[in-house]
Amino acid sequence: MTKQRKHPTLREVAKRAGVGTTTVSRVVNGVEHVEPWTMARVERAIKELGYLPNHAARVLKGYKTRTIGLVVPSIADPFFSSCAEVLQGIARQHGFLLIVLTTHNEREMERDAVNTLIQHRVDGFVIAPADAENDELRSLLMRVTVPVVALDRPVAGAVAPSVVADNFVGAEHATHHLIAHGYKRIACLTGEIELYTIRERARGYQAAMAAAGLEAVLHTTICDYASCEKAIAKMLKGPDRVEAIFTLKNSVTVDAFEALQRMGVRIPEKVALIGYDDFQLAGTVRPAITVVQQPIEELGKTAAELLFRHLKGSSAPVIPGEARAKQQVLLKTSLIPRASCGCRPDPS
Amino acid sequence: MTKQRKHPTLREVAKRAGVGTTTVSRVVNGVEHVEPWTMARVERAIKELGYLPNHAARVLKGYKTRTIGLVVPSIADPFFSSCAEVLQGIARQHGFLLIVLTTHNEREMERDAVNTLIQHRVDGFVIAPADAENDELRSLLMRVTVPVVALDRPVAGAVAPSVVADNFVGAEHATHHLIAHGYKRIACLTGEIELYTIRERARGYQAAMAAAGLEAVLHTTICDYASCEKAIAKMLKGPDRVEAIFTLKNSVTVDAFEALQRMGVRIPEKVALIGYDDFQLAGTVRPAITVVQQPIEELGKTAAELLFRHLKGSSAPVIPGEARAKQQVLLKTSLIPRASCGCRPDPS
DNA sequence: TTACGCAATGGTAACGTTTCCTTCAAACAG
DNA sequence: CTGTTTGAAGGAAACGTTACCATTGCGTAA
Repeated sequence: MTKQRKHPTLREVAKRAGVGTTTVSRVVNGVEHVEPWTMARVERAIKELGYLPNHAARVLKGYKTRTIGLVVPSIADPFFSSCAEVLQGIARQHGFLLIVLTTHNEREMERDAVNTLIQHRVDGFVIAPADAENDELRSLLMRVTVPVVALDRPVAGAVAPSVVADNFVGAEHATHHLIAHGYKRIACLTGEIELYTIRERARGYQAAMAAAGLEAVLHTTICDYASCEKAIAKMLKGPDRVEAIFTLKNSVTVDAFEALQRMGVRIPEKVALIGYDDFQLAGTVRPAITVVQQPIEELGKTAAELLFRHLKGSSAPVIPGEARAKQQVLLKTSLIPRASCGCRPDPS
Repeated sequence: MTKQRKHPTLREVAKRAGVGTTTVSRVVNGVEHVEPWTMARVERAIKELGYLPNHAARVLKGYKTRTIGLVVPSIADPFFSSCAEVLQGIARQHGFLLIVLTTHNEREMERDAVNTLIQHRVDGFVIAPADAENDELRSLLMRVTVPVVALDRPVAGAVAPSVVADNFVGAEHATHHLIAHGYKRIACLTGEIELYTIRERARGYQAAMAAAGLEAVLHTTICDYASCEKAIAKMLKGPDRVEAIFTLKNSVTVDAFEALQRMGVRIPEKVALIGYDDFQLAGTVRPAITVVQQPIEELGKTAAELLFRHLKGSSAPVIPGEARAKQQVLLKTSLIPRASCGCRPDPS
């Protein structure tokens, strides 16, 4: 049975190479003022012992942790997992690690997550706040001395720069599209209305309807298939029969599509459908579903770049809170017209 | 403009509370032998200064990092992001953080990832190795002194316990299912054949075909839509016209489905289709696609539990390499019969 | 009363790095 | 030949925490 080996230390390397600790440190960190010959000996010792610098000790000495955090509602969500992928990639290019924490949109978990990141002395982090109006989070973020970037949802009070898609205009655009098709009675199925993104989209829908002099029909409590089906069934009855449906969220779009299909309601002949947020099979399904596409990759990339710009730029002490750059990036969405809105027949 | 604050230290808390550092440490760590009155004072000082223990210093003192790693090909992949979600959740319950690293199935990135984790002194990690036969990885893992669990793909030589779905039996089962429907000429579209999972599935398919005395038709290079469509078009021509297709991977299934649809080939009347791995709209699409479902959540959960069992159990020094428990967990897959295999008409 | 045990608390040496500062030798100008 | 500069290398302090040990005070048994 092999003996339990402790991790070799810098001092052990030094002893083995017959040099001082300083020299080893210099070799490890690629600092000059060391003879090629000495260097070779040290490097050999490092190899032989399988030495890897102790990260904790370095950090303690004032090193950066070279670690960033990501705080999101869920990492299983394709939207956020794509962001995470991008972020992780860019972080790695910079030699940084990524710590992922999920909140399930709960304030308490969010607070814990941020505190944990602070405690671990991450050099910065990206957060998709559960709620923009969360005072506790805001004051917590004010005290944070490392760069923070808000992703997908801003933090009120511009306490951190944010990278957000233009949900309002995206929804407005989609609604316009339906109106342009001649539909008058256009309903909107929201999902969790307490979320910033959904609220913005709902506002966009309402604005577009109002601008066209049409009455907005907002169903705000749709989150599971059963209630979705029920709501749709109700919409399709009576004299105020809905002609088009705009769903504000991926899962609701899918539920609505499935419900319509099960009820044997033809799309778009009987009801048109547009969804917010694209998904894997939206274009494969029959009829293909028209959606508002979000620039997911770009969101992640921009957030990462913003974070690292602050990270690199601010070797000078970072100013916490208000004084931090209040950059607000708003990214454009695009409408992908497919068949479900009545735009054109399926290509077959 | 607010002054740049350093993080308050334990010593500062001690001074403020008028006690020794030891006492503060005891309060922070909830150790007994401290008067309620003293405790209150210390706690107040902690609150006032917003003190959070310095993680690096603790780790340096021999504390566990309470951090685990996850090394996967991609975090954007729904399969792995689901695993990550589960793992993160369980880790958090135990008070652990999760560091995510992606490899894109490249050996070099994989090695770097593992080294980085060692350097950061994670308490253990979960890895989905790019290649089971990677000697370098194996010897690297042999030297690791913390618990490691292989996920989705084993490491040859049982150098770490593994949690894997039974790809062979899953594919065999699906192939049997097609054979039971009376199809004779059943083709298989693989995806990246160099991956363990795909290879196992291909083997399962071949075994089932051989057992039935049928000739296996394996197409191994299908990874993008164009080549998929081309391959399928070819299969459907001539006297050896294929009657059923078995796709070994999510994206290939989708590509095949789309190709078939575009070509106007009716499923399952003209060609039946079964895919490996379930996906969001597999049951919504018409016809609904029969698939082999993997126990994704359970994979993640089992891996996490295994890891934490080792983590908790081994306050005694961990034995590296061979001597480590060679647990191999094989999880059952299940066939979800839907319409595309010809099982039954769409419910409408 | 004396001594002893026990609870409460504090002093201080590590943990493994980095970095300032020192030492030493050799090279070089005057 | 001496004084000064330069490059290579090492000694030791400090980063913030924990844990071992020492110290104090107090109740209680002998």
